[in-house]
Amino acid sequence: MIKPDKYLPKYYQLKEYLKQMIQNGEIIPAQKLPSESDLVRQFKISRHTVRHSFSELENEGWLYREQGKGTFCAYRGSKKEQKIAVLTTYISNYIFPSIMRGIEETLCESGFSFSIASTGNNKHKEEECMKRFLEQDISGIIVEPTKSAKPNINKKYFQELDKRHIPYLLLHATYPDLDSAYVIMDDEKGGFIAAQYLLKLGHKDIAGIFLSDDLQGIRRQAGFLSALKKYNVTVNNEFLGNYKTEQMFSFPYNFTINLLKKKNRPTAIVCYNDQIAIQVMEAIRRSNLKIPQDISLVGYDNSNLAVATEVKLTTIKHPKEEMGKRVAHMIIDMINGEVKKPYFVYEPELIIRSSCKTFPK
Amino acid sequence: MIKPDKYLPKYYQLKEYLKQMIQNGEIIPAQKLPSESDLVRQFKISRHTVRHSFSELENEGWLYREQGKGTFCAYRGSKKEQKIAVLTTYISNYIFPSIMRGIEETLCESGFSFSIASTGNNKHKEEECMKRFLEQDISGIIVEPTKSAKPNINKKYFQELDKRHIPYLLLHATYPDLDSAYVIMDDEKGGFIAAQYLLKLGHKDIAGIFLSDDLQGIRRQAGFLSALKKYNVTVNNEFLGNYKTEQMFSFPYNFTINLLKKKNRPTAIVCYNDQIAIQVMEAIRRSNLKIPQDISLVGYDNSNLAVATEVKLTTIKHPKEEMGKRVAHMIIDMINGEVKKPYFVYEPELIIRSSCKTFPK
DNA sequence: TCCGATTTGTTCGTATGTATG
DNA sequence: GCATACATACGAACAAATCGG
Repeated sequence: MIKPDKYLPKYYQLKEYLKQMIQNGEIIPAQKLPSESDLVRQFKISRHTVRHSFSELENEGWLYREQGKGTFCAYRGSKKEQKIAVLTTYISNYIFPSIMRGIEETLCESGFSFSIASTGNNKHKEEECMKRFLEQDISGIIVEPTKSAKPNINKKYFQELDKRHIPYLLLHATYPDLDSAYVIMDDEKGGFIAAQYLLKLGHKDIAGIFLSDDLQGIRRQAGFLSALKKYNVTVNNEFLGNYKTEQMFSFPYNFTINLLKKKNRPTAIVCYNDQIAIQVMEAIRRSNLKIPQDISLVGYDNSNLAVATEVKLTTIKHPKEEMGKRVAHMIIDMINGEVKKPYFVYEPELIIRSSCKTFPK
Repeated sequence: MIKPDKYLPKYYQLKEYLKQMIQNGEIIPAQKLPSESDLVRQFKISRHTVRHSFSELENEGWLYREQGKGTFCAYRGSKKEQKIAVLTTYISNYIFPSIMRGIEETLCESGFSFSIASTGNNKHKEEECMKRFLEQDISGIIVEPTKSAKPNINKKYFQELDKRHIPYLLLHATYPDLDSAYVIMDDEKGGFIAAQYLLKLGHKDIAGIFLSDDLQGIRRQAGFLSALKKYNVTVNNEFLGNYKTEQMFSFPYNFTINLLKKKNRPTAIVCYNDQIAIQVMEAIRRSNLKIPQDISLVGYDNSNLAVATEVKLTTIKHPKEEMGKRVAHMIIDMINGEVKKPYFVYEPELIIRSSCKTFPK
């Protein structure tokens, strides 16, 4: 489709000329273009050549023609109906809707349409979805990697996207072996400041519950551990809970119940996210303990769950909607060729509510 | 674009002829079509006319041309890539994700792609979205009406859909002046059984907080009132709170705070949904009252919020994911012409948890 | 590697039909 | 009815890519 520099057909030159006029706003939507015979005279070319240009421009959505009236500039410029795909891990009622709201708002404003697919945290479904999107005529794709801590079996599809010059952007996690645009949080720092806050409150017996099959979990745990190390607190391995996505709704509760049965139970718990914290909270209630008097609790993501409960949860801020808007803007800029492989890292921030208390020595 | 019966241009006849061949499988993907000069001889038309046909067929994706080699049948035949649009009111982290999950799963399985847009509870944005979807080449549309209790200013777009034979299906609410396919809950019955449950527990001073600008709110309130009437309980107008969507995050809390200051405060409250119930719960906590000892509380929708709190909420079941799957299956059946205007009404069901208590006389 | 036959791509000229104002 | 603008249709020529000999 890319024309060589050496020789440019006349119809192609005219086409590009008119396209430029529209892009520069010299011809505005609904404005009448010069008639075919005008252009014949102006450029000293045949009417057929003009019609060839018009025909291609009409197909690409730049203009429309009305018999007897004339040829007019179309309304939507060139993005006749550009579609952006969003491939997420799971359509949850957790932070997903906020991010999607940001994406929807931004893309909608800019006149893009977008399709959503989810992998259900299954790498093979991720593959299927990538295949499907590649078959469709998409202009860009936003991907939240599924089980990002595991090997990236779908690398070839990203390479195929590169080959076709379809921009893609990773959300929440990156693949180490893939040079891509991305928007993530500094999850290691997030885990660090969550633990640091508790350490500064005087806690020493701090438990942590983290997801093990995505990079966010790995990084949050790494930050958690490095904070303990910095404050010279030895890590009790029994206080560290790792679970896989599939155990999301069973492990946190059960692990906490067992944790609280121990003689030397922890005085504080850091959770992978608020969803986990809610389950831990329930386990604490069932163990007849109080937050924050008996146990301090820190969540992550500042979801709506954090303030729905009786004790408001201290947690790490997640930009959610802002992040959705950002990724949408970034993918649009990439489509427009304004940037190549942009990235952005959000700095985590602690939101202090009432689920933590100083630990009396 | 629809050509009249009387006169058909030659290029158009040839185009339709070739399209038929491909649709009937007489020409299979990658197979070479007769050359331009072959067709010139065969149909005794000019080469230019043949090229016009080829050009349109190429644009519509039926064939592709390779200079020096020939013209070939394209790979995807007529299957194109059917897209279904979903127009929702708001991408919330309430029940929306569950419904969307059901829709996504079903449509994905059936090989459809789908686009989401939301109106932000604004009728004019609903109009814009409908316009945009009409410009696109969608195969069907699922609409959750925005402010369904208000007049349907966008009726013309639904009529346009009818005219184009694009099936559409309404979710959660219907328009009285529009004969359409729909999937709703029997919200009046839902409101009724919520109130009835409290009446049977012995409560007489029952407050109700309902949304006033969508049909679900109107119907739930109607059911609520008819239960009171049936049990010969006079309605205290001060106990009835009506709010608009815009007041969603302020009214329920403030109304409850004022309600509980009264000397003759209610002993039970029915809420439009769980989201409202959570705010009411917070107001009850702040008023130093206990659920269910001092106040009984009933929600609606059985969302994840209902079990996140310390006191688990008694609420009305909402099929959510099941409903999503159902609407997706229904729109697919409509697209395939298997049904015309199907509908389904879910029966509400009470889920009893621990937010209500018998009222001691 | 070049040639010639075939096939599509570009460009000209001309004429007539049909819708709009 | 007339001028204008786009739509259809014919003929002709040469360029550029492909392929077999």
